[in-house]
Amino acid sequence: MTKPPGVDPRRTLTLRDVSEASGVSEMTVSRVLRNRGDVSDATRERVLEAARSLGYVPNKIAGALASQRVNLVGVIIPSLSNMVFPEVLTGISDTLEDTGLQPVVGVTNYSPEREESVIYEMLSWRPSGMIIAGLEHTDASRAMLAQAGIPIVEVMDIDGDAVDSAVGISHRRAGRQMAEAIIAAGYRRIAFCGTMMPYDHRARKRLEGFEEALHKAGLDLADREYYSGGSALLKGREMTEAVLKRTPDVDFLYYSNDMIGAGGLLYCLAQGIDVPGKVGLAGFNGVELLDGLPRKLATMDACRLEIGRRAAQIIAGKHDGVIGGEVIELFPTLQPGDTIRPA
Amino acid sequence: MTKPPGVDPRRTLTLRDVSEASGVSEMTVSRVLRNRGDVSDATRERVLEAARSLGYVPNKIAGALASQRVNLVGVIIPSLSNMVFPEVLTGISDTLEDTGLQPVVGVTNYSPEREESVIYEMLSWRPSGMIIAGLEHTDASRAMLAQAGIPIVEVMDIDGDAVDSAVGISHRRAGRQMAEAIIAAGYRRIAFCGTMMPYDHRARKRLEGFEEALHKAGLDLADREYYSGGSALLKGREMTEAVLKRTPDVDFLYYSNDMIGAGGLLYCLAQGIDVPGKVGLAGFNGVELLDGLPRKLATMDACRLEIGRRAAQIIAGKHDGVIGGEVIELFPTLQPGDTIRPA
DNA sequence: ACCGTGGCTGTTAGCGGTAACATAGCCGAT
DNA sequence: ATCGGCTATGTTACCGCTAACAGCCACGGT
Repeated sequence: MTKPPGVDPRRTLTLRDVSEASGVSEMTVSRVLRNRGDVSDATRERVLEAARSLGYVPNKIAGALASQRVNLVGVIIPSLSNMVFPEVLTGISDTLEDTGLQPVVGVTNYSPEREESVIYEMLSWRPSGMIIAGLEHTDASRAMLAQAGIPIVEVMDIDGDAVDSAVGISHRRAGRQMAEAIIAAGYRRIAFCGTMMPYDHRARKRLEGFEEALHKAGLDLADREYYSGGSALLKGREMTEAVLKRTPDVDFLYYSNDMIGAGGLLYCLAQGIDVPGKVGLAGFNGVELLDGLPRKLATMDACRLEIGRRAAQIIAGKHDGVIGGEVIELFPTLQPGDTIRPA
Repeated sequence: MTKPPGVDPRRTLTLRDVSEASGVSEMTVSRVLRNRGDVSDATRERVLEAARSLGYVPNKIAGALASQRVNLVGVIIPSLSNMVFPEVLTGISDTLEDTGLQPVVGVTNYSPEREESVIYEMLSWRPSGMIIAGLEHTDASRAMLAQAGIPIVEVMDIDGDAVDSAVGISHRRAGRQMAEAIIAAGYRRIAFCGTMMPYDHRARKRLEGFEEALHKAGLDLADREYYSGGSALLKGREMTEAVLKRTPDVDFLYYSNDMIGAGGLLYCLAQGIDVPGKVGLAGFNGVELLDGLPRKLATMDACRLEIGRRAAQIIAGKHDGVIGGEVIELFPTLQPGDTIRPA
């Protein structure tokens, strides 16, 4: 707020203004505005009328300081352009809606340092809880979260140690499951296309699980291709072309996300490649977008909405009594679509 | 923050704790932590060390109350799942980055009532400025914004009256331009597919401008189809099919956004329809996604990043001296892609 | 008449910082 | 020695609101 110097005619209003306008004490006004304590109907009406006509907006900063209560929940995610995170957010908002709590979003761009500063910044507003994507954080970040004395929920992933609570799926297991399904369908020359971002730990874990299952079946990745930045759909197309040119006998492409998978699918269809006969395809996430493609890409739904909901419930539940951390594992379902041939 | 009753060993820290640990006054600690005023290097070191080892996180609530200064900028948008808004946000964050200001996002889900309450909630935290999508708000919303005594920037649209400042494009003009290009290319049986949301004012204005230009050329929409909810890509496909079946002589489809346009494009290609020979297509927004499609959809870029940047600059600029509102019009460029036949 | 009780309103003392104004050294100039 | 002018630090008075407690009044029971 800019602080206009000197006497300004429309100085920002305080409780006192409303109290004077309605002829009661500030305390009574405060009670009316918060619906707390007993106030006679007559007084209540008078106060509300005064507040309305003045256009009074309470100052939560002062309120929060006095009451030691902040109705905010910090939500920290790596990116907004990934589609995945907005959906988690939706789950969170929906659930928080009727608890009086309000989500406040921070974005890290997949940078641990940035995450650290976002955490610091958020904690300095003393939120009632914190929801944060992933289990990998700097030591300083973990320390801050642990010290904060508020419920912390790490979401999306459960392959690792949580500071407090966690809600998510096992990406390692998800990768493994997909590999098993692919092998069971008879594919043998399997390649991977995915993001290069060194900090996309979940994609990394999926690939680890995936390779683990391949090895168990005596197989190895036939090829791999990484990208970063740019239009995911286009990158999927390009990577697919690159892999198929370089390793023509590849019979399956596993993508680290649905968007590049969709690009790959469009490429194959345009090239007249028999999908899933000659080449099978699979992605990860279960994004809505896929419904509009000419053929349905095999994928695994990451339970994003449900993750958001559960996380919010944990925060809302601990609102009063702080209990110890709990870990909730959700189980994604494999959606074979039309791009894995029936086993 | 939950308030644990009684004596708890790890009560949340205050300046006093740091001041005691480092043997100086609270004021000096405050100065060190904010890099303000003169403090000797020795003291500074001692204080920082104490703060670090205690894990002290300042309480911005108290700080803001005392200083009457809040480094937050409220950003209110209709939705996060639209791709468009996250991009505006990116422009805002990037620009705010080095101003010490921090964006705080609120989502309205295209509901004016919800918008009203989000505005109220945000203003109650006394932000330094507010960026809000669109020019259409309830009377109460406009009143609150006008009264707040902070810079307000309405973004995306400039066809209407702003409360304070505005940055955006003229959607009416954009619609008109597209219509003119389509007519110039020789198309005559032109249909529209778009969102039904009664509160997507910008889509509405585009259509108005579009029809206006058609009328000027003695034409009328040959058909129209609306949708709401669901996978946009899929809806685009379905709507396109519906229109082409119902009005087989349609030779152009104008979509209210790129996502449904992409769906339509995929449908036409799958049906073997000659694009842009028999049927031309155009969308709106210039989303990155389009780069990955088999053929490039005609579209108009909505200058989203730039809008975010400019809006943030206005807020940051007025940080000290509050000046009157300014309106900045940006001009989208028409990208003909491969789906309008050359004139 | 007396007291307890419950409904309504007011008073007081902070919440944890910071602005603004002291204050205490210490230096060189006078 | 005195003084002005620094620099480094401390003191005081809030910021706008709410928790906790204190009144006050009408009312019913005894």
